[in-house]
Amino acid sequence: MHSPFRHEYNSLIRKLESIFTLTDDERQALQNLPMQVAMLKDNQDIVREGDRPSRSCLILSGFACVYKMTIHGKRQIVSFVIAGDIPDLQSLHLKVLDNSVSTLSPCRVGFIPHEVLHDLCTRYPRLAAAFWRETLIDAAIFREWVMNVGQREGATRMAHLLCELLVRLKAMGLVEDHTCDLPITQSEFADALGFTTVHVNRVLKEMRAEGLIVIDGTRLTVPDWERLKQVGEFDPTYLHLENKQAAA
Amino acid sequence: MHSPFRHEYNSLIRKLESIFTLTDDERQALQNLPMQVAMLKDNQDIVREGDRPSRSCLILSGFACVYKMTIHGKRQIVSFVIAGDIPDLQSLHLKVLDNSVSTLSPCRVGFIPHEVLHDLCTRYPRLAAAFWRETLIDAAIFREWVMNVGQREGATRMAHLLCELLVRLKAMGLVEDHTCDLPITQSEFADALGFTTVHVNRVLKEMRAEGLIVIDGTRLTVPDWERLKQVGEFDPTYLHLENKQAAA
DNA sequence: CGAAATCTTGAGTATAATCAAAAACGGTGG
DNA sequence: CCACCGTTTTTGATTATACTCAAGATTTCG
Repeated sequence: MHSPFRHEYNSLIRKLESIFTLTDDERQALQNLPMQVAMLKDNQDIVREGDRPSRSCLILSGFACVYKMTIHGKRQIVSFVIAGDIPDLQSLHLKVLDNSVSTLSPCRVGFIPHEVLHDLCTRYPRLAAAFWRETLIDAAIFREWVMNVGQREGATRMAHLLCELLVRLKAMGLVEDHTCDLPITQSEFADALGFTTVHVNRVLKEMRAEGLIVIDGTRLTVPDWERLKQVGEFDPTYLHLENKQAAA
Repeated sequence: MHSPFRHEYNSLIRKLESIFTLTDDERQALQNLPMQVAMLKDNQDIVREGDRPSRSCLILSGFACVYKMTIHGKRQIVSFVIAGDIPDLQSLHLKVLDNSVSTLSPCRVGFIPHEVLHDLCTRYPRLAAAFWRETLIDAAIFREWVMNVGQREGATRMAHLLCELLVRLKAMGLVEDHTCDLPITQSEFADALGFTTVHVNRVLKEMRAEGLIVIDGTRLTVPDWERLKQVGEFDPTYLHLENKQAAA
């Protein structure tokens, strides 16, 4: 009697297992969590600032982002979301959302009721700790973004962001041959970096000219990982990947 | 048979009680946590990036900050820390620290062993949830800082930061008569805002000229709270204070 | 009182923003 | 398959916010 969503949890389980080995019991409990799966188009809000959600969303595939808006309508993307992420897990303990989540590409999304998650956390304390840990890593990423936006400029800022994305995608098995799919527009990069679209375009042009990156449609190739890391002053410690290969 | 640190926990308890009412049992469990209390001078690192701490630090009094350094020695302060905060609570689940914590003024600090905290969380699930929640609010503050540094400029950026500090201090009872003690130098504001010291000085000069703030040594007075909020485009939702008075 | 830290001010510069418009791309429908 | 539309990318010219460098004033504290 298996849950129909059994295999949908693969990416989440892959993420959690980078920390510790799940027991069969814990893995099964996860795989049997009921969720409502939806297929969303690109540029769709999944949740909005001010919402009081009663469920959290697990990204099963595709790219999304967490963002906030100023009262003047300027958007700041505060993190990118990939498969296996639960971008609004914090709503489990914070009633009102202080940010929105939107798809960047078509996304497969699973909605898990809070009561189901609470129940899981009560029964499996190690899973509760694992979820807590995931939110702590999110916080570590936000800290690094404050640093990136506050202290780094031009190509360094851009390169750092690309390094983070590559390492996270690699950890999820989404990088092959120094190449990954990155359906993020220059305007979205701009909103993430605190630049204008024009400036992002010029920075990327310079990086391509120097052979740091190769862009073909939504495919990004990094010919020389070490050099990109150096330009981006990138140290993956803050991503807290126990599996050191992924970070290298 | 009371713990000698009983009253030291007042600020932490005050913070936690903004969420839900603690039972006598829970309050007592907190008050009996053993900790090692130390008095630190200003500008002392409490923990450093790369540390693998076996305890967390509770700020009992004074001001501190969480910061990160670029490889070129530029410092980004990613949050200010006041009484009742546990700035490295994340080390409970993340082995390696990805940031440092330093005092800004003389501070009274309590160190609580991780095993003690783990034990408390196991025995009192509601306290575990409360601690998790605290780390989620920290994350919300980081998100807002990304927004502040990425999208706001000049006086708006500065005003937003001051608004946050005032609301948090007020919630802890540290604001009287529109005035609080704020032992933060212009150079430290600069590191928090991604400005230079020179620029902070000019922005503050402008804000004083407009009567937005009054500075007398380390005392900050805000004659017109509504106007400062407006200039800073400040909405306290992200601080997740249930006690709405504190936010107003 | 004197040294160190912090704050203040001025002059010149640079990174990135703004404004504007053209070129390239991607998807859709005839 | 191609024409057409909206979106995204690209480029140019000008401007502004904030940085750099430098030095003087003020405050703090031993």
